[in-house]
Amino acid sequence: MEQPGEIKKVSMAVIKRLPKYYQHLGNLLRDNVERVSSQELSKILGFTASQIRQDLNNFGEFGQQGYGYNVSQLYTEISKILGLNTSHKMVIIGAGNLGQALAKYTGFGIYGFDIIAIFDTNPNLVGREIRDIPIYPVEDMEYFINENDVDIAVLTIPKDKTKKIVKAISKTCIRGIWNFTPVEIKINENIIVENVHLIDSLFTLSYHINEGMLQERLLKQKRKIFPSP
Amino acid sequence: MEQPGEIKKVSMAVIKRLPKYYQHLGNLLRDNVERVSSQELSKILGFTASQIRQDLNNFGEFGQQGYGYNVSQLYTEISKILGLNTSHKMVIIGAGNLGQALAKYTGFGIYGFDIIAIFDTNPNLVGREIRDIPIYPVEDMEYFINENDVDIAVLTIPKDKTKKIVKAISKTCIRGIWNFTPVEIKINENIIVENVHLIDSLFTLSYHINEGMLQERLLKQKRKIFPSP
DNA sequence: TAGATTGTTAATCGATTAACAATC
DNA sequence: TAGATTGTTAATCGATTAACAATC
Repeated sequence: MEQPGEIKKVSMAVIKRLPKYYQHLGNLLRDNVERVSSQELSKILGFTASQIRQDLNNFGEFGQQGYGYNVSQLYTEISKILGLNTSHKMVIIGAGNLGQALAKYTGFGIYGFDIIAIFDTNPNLVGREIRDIPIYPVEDMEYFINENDVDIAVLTIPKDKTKKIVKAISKTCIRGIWNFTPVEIKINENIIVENVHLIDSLFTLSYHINEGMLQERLLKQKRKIFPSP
Repeated sequence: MEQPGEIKKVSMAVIKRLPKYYQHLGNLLRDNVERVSSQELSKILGFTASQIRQDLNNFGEFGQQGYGYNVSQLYTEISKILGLNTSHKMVIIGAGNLGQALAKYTGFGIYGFDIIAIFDTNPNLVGREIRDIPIYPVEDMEYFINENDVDIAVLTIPKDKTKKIVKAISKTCIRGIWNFTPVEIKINENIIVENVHLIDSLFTLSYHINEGMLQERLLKQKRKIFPSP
């Protein structure tokens, strides 16, 4: 039996669904929809109504029997759960192709994620700006992060430089790392690591494309072992 | 009871672990390691030995009692399962920041994913090249895909253009879509969609950063309802 | 009030872990 | 042969779905 005042851990499966709830509620809000039931959400999101109610009840009782959920209120609650009610300072480490592309993208700012600096080792890049965001030498990184209370470091560096950078970052006040390198980062548990392993994603796609052919092959093997009469 | 010749569906959880197996086996191979046990794999990958054996047995019997797995052989098998034994033709739709960054990146080619064209509507970009990859007008997309037997379309377009592009792509011989737009793509089931929803990933990171504070707040609420004696 | 829909408990389903006979 | 380690069955754990009393 759960004790009052005890918090049960929310499963990763639930957490991964929260952004979907948030974004769809945002759409409904923009369409001036006032209320929504778990069943209506179910139809568009593709999760069962039961699951949606279970998910939300991990964080509180946001609905009302016979009415459903107030769109605006639920949207606000989920934004708080996701920490989107406060803004976050980000820095990009590595001003290569991907680092520059992320710096140029303005979509993160909409949700309060502000990129305030970029760091690189390349002297041809240091001193320049990307969309008003200055590129500083990587030696200044630790000092800058602590001085500016930076929340998130975006890692877009080559994999052989990752270990060294992670070591340096681990000594700062940084709260989270958004990791675009293929390296598995081991760091103290106070710093959250979120991985975007693009190559894994591409391999998964490749698996599914290949799946049909694979099953053919497995089937043939099995037929050899158990020939049909 | 499973019938011979019947294929049981492999769960998504297993599929998502395959790239990790593949990459670590690649490392072992490069280090000239000849054999590896499920227990040794377990230590580095962080999955249980039991799970690793279960996972691999979805696809065949690759090990040998008392010996373990032959690194080179298992690596080859998993590369076949992931479809990495054949090369794949890719096109990038949308030569914006992200599209260009992906085009410049040479890391996909190593695994046989070859970007052979980029498509865009911007007349300032059309006709140019990125790393020898030509940028064509988007009108030529369908013809090009069919003519060149393109396997994968990488979507790096603004969200309001996605629906139209997806409709056009769905008429081609394309096998998979690597979707970097925030749009949920509905398409016929023969075309596989793999999503890279960056903003979801960032929100998940934000959730975890915020988690500590969130729990404090929930705890206080509960204490009000069940005050300590 | 009657109808709708929640929050929550119980049942089911699926994935992970444990255990061990088979066998290299 | 003795020791090691697999493949696989059984047990456990956790997540999803179903059901329904509570209540707006």
